[in-house]
Amino acid sequence: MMARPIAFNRPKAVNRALLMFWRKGYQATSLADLLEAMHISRSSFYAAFIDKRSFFIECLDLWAARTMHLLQDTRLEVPPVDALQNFFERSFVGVRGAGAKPNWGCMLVNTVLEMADVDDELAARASRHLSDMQLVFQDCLHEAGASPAQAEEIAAMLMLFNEGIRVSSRRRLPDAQHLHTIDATFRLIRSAIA
Amino acid sequence: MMARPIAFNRPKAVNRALLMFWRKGYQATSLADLLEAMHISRSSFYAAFIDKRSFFIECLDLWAARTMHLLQDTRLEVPPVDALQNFFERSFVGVRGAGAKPNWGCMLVNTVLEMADVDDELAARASRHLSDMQLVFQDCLHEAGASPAQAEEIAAMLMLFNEGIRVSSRRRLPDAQHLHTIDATFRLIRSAIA
DNA sequence: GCAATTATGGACTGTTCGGTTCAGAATGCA
DNA sequence: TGCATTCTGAACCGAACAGTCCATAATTGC
Repeated sequence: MMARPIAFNRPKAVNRALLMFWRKGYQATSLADLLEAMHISRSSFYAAFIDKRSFFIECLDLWAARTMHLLQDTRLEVPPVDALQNFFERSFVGVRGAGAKPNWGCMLVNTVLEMADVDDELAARASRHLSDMQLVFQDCLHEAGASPAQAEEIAAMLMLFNEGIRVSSRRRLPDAQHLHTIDATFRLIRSAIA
Repeated sequence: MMARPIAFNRPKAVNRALLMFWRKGYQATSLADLLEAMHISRSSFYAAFIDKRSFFIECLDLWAARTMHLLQDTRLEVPPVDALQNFFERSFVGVRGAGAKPNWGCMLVNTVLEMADVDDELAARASRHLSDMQLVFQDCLHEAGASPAQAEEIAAMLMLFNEGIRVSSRRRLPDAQHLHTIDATFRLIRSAIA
């Protein structure tokens, strides 16, 4: 019984789909796009997942979890504020291999904007992930010596900064500008805490 | 000759379509949605406009022009930095009549994010409008007494702030937060210039 | 090797999309 | 009133969409 327990590499296929959703958004990604990227057939897709929408949710949640882990892992190695700064800079310095890194912004920000007034549940879910992320920001700042009130205020500001820079990063402006802005912002934050 | 010179109120119809595009974006707005909002028929639409895409461009440009005028007009009445602050606050305080004001963010930001890696021309066009807007920011700051270099730097920061707050404003968070952030930001800007 | 089981490719469905067409209604002018 | 002009509603088109179905191929337990 149970001839082929699983027919394709699920995590790998999901990851490839995630990249497509991240880059093009929910609506502009067709089933055909997904299947081609995942290297599976239509029937395999519907056997493994419910439908396009809930599959998108799976990808969105995975993206959020990964991003959160990325930040939390860095925290174990460097001081908390460095971890935060690193978190932003990583998107602009070529971290992944040699080729140009993708400038697809933040999938949560992308989804909030694409789905606001279109699909409330998806927009709210992405927004909730952003709030979770903001709490991690807050925790980092508190650990760095900020008072609870101060940590909360700076975390809110940092989330606004996140939302802004992820939009800006999709405008194909020179990366140097962004790196400069990140540097200036964190110099301000450090001086506020110290 | 020329029986009915124009069959519907063009500016009014365009405006209604603009609101729909602003709220739902390009892809999520169908022709049927547009026609219903504009109160015209399919054939009238295609007689008056080329197609959905170029009509969207018309709406996008109109939105940009209007927004720019809004800022420039305010500038004639109040000091330049007040005009800037007013420009951001206006989106959150109920300026239009009694009903709740729409929280649809900035159509340019929405379009940049929706169309990045989907339709380069539309994304680039929206991005260019944002750059134009940034130049107006810069001009305001210069007029307020900032040095050219300082005006440029603060204008860049203010555009990032714009991109951030327009995203944030679509997350249905309490407006008070945003108003507080705007206030804090402009207190910082004023103290930097003074 | 054989039977039982299950993933797969490809054909198919119904719907929605943007866009076209055209007969007829509405209008201006003489 | 009647002709010329122009706009409109509704039917229509092909393409693309998400999702279903099934005969077949592949694999496993025995």
